Amino acid sequence: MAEDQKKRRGFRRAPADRRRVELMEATLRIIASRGIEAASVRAISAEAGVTPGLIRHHFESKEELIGAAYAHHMEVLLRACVDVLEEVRDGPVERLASFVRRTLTPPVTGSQEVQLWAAFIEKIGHDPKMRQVHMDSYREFRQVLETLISAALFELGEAASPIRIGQLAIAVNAVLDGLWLEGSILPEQFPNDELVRIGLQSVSGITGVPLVQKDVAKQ
Amino acid sequence: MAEDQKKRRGFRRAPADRRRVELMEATLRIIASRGIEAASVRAISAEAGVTPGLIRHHFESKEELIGAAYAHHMEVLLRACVDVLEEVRDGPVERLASFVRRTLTPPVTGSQEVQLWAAFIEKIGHDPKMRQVHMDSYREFRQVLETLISAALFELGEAASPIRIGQLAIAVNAVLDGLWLEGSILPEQFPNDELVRIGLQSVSGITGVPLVQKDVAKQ
DNA sequence: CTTGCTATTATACGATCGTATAACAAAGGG
DNA sequence: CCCTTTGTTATACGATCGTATAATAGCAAG
Repeated sequence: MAEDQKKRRGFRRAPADRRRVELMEATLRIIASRGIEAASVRAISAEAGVTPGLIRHHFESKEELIGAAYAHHMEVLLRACVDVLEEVRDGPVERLASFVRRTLTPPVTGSQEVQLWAAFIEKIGHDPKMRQVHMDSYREFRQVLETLISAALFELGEAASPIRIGQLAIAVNAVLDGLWLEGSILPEQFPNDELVRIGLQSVSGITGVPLVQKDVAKQ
Repeated sequence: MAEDQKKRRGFRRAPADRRRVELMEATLRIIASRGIEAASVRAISAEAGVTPGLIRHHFESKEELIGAAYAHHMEVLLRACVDVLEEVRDGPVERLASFVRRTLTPPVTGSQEVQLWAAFIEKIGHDPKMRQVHMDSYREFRQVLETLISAALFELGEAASPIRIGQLAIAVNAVLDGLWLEGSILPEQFPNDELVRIGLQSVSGITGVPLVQKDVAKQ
């Protein structure tokens, strides 16, 4: 008969940077799939395939892990965005249109993305670090939009002042945020690529950059 | 010397409806001011001036209380919105403009409002009841917008099809959502009534309804 | 092969969570 | 004035939370 030997779980050592990323991404998966309330240190560590204690070895607190995961997520999102822009060989107008399309179609849209986003937004009201992460990522997104809009207007011979470019970027960012949100939460309300069509049409209306054929846009 | 008599706390009885509303509003205050994580049954009951057990006498679970609070909040918000519209004696175009202004200024904007909103949105991904509340309130808001936009376009002699009205309402709702969000989270980025100006300008661009003087809008 | 470092596991602790249950008391009707 | 009803308090329980601490073991260096 087997003696009741306590077998200690085997493991592999990983460099700190790698393990930190694994833990952050496990955190994101848990929040996205089961909500922020389910994101306990035990659930996260189980998702990452490690034991709970390891979290506090790599992060000072659960709060710091959440904040780091937020920053990591936004970084990945922005990187994907910039990479997409560099792929497009077309002119500035088509680049702006591509950006709109990419923003309003999966995998950028999706209920899990919204759940992640909402969970983080809820914290920025009472967590200065989360607020700072939000401000940084928001500013970077806006700068990308300003570049796109400025280039598109310049190509059309309607170059605008930096102040106006900034206003347009805010407005476009807002409409994209809102459409992304509604399209992600209630996708069944937007058959096919209606979301994209409304987005292109709205951005056209705001900036004056023609992104859709007008006869099609009217109906 | 006084014997250590355990004095039972005095209280007043309230009709069930009244008490339920008190508990829901206490819940909203807690979530808005301290976040969803702080909204424990103990914190909520303390805020409402009662003991924790009472919550489970009026609600089957904390989850049900949260859902009821969400529905109550959206109901109050929509009611305030409709009341505002009924006050305005101006024409359809000015009514639409008033609606935009009201949406993008306090007390509709505000970090606490965002915190409430984000806390609820985060739940609709894994809570069918919260999802239903969202769908209902979203639909009602959209219908109000459709009415406003339709009337404004009709007055301008540019009456549009119901399908197009629906698309416009979605787009306007999206841009208002996005601007409301950003203006509420980072109010310092929008001095004075710049948020309102961008909103009016964007809604004009989307719907074609002139809500701003063009010379002012350009700079 | 041995040694040292530290990433990782194992275990435990106190706090707080949502919930269950029973005693108490406020309010209205006989 | 008593009695019934039920809104309300008081208390307790088990589960789970984030965190602290010590033991273990992977892995590179010597």
